[in-house]
Amino acid sequence: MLKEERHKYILDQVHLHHRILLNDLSDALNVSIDTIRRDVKELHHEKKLKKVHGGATSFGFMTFSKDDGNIYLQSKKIQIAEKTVSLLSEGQVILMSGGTTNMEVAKLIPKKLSLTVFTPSLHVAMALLDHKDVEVIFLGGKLLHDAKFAVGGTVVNALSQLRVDLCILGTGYLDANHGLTEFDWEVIQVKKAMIRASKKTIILSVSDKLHSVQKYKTCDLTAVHTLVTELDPQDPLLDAFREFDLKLV
Amino acid sequence: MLKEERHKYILDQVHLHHRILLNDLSDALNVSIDTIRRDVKELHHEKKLKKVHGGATSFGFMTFSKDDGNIYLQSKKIQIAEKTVSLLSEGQVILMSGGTTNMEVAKLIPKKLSLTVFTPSLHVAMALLDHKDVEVIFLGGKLLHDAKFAVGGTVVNALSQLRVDLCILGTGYLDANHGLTEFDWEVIQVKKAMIRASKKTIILSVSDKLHSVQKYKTCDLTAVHTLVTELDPQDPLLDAFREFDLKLV
DNA sequence: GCAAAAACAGCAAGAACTTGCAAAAACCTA
DNA sequence: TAGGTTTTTGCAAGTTCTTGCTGTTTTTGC
Repeated sequence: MLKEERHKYILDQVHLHHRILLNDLSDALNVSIDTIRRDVKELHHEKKLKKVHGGATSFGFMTFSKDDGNIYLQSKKIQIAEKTVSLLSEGQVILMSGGTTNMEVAKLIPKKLSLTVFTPSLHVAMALLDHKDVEVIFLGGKLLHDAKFAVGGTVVNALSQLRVDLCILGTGYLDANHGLTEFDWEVIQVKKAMIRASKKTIILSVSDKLHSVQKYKTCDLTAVHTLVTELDPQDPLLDAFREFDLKLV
Repeated sequence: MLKEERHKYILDQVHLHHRILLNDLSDALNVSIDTIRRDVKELHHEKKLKKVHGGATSFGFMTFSKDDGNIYLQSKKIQIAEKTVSLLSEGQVILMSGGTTNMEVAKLIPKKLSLTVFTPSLHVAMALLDHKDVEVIFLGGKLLHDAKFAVGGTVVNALSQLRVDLCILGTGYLDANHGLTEFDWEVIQVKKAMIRASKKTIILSVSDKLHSVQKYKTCDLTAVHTLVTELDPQDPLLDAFREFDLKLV
């Protein structure tokens, strides 16, 4: 394995997990701990990550931003959010799930665009309330401590009485064969209900999450109308998704 | 777990709750109390927090309150919150309205106290979600942009199906003759429903808001069981309220 | 002033880090 | 392509850091 490849892998891992142990890297890359140490030291000097005793963390790890203050991933998410916002139009009634990408969308909605948004995500709701012209309706229910996301019967019930224009699903894992998957069963139920309640479904996914599969399935790709990533729609990484009847943005 | 991670967690907790017990940290992070002690001592030397006997506090909890950066008011609110928290007991099911005072209550709830809390306030919900032993149910509805508070039929409806132990109403204006008053009609409707849904009602009020009257009325003082202020219960400022059958704290 | 809780100091085991070195691989240059 | 140079990598020895435990001292609440 080339040094460059190792460096890329290390950075990816750090960006994805915000922290990483040198031992794990050594195992994963099959090189001695010393080599990893040298790699990380180098990346530290290049200011690409921060070396700490026993491992490394991404910059911004120490910030108090609730989301992941990860510049790398963050910029991808902002790109996605910008594309997504351009798909919205005046007066629409939409549904938004949670996740940091969706939060970026919420932040980037133009101040003068009037919308009605239903969401079960505390973070998204909070971000939306900055927009005076957006009416925000929170779908109440039992809140998950980590995701700050409402789940359960009341949410699904409320959703069953809606019929909105658009549904924007953030986070989640995407794969051409297995569709959209998640690791939390309760979240799945809500997302399913969201899809049912909408005429169109838009999926947001940073490329890191493409081609990965989790335990539970939300839906097949046939239920999705648009896939937004930070990649160019022509990018070969997206080839696997072209066989489906969905718009790549 | 990396030392760096512990430090981040500790700082997050301190900033969120103003104060934190070393024991709670030790439990939460699964390391010995000595390690926590060393961590906190280190952060203290870095001036990131202030170490006190038994725990740590944030340097300027005042700087963190976006709303009223008023140190005096803030510390009054924290006093009220401390008194209020002491009124809670294990396993209770309670309702909490919004407001900054109620948010302080949410932050100060002991880590190991298990409760079920219903609230229509985004801020309170957010603060509560930091307590793993508190089940948080958000009362969904249309959100008010400024108050970040859910109002409307769905909230009132959901409340009409509840019968809980306790209801903690923050903010609002209080006067012996006119009772509890507010300036927002929609909020009134929700608060009324909250009072109806509870066996007991606790009102929190900083002394500044005593003896002032607003446009709409939430309830008479006869509906209130406990009034918590930052004042000593004997304080003459509270004399006007003694004729009612309520507990002064 | 007493008992309990918290803080402190010192110790020891283990983990992580540093340094120097030598073998192997990659990279010139003639 | 051969020979020399540079870079990369793994190993080993010694050092420092981290952490939990001990017993002792200080603080706190009653």
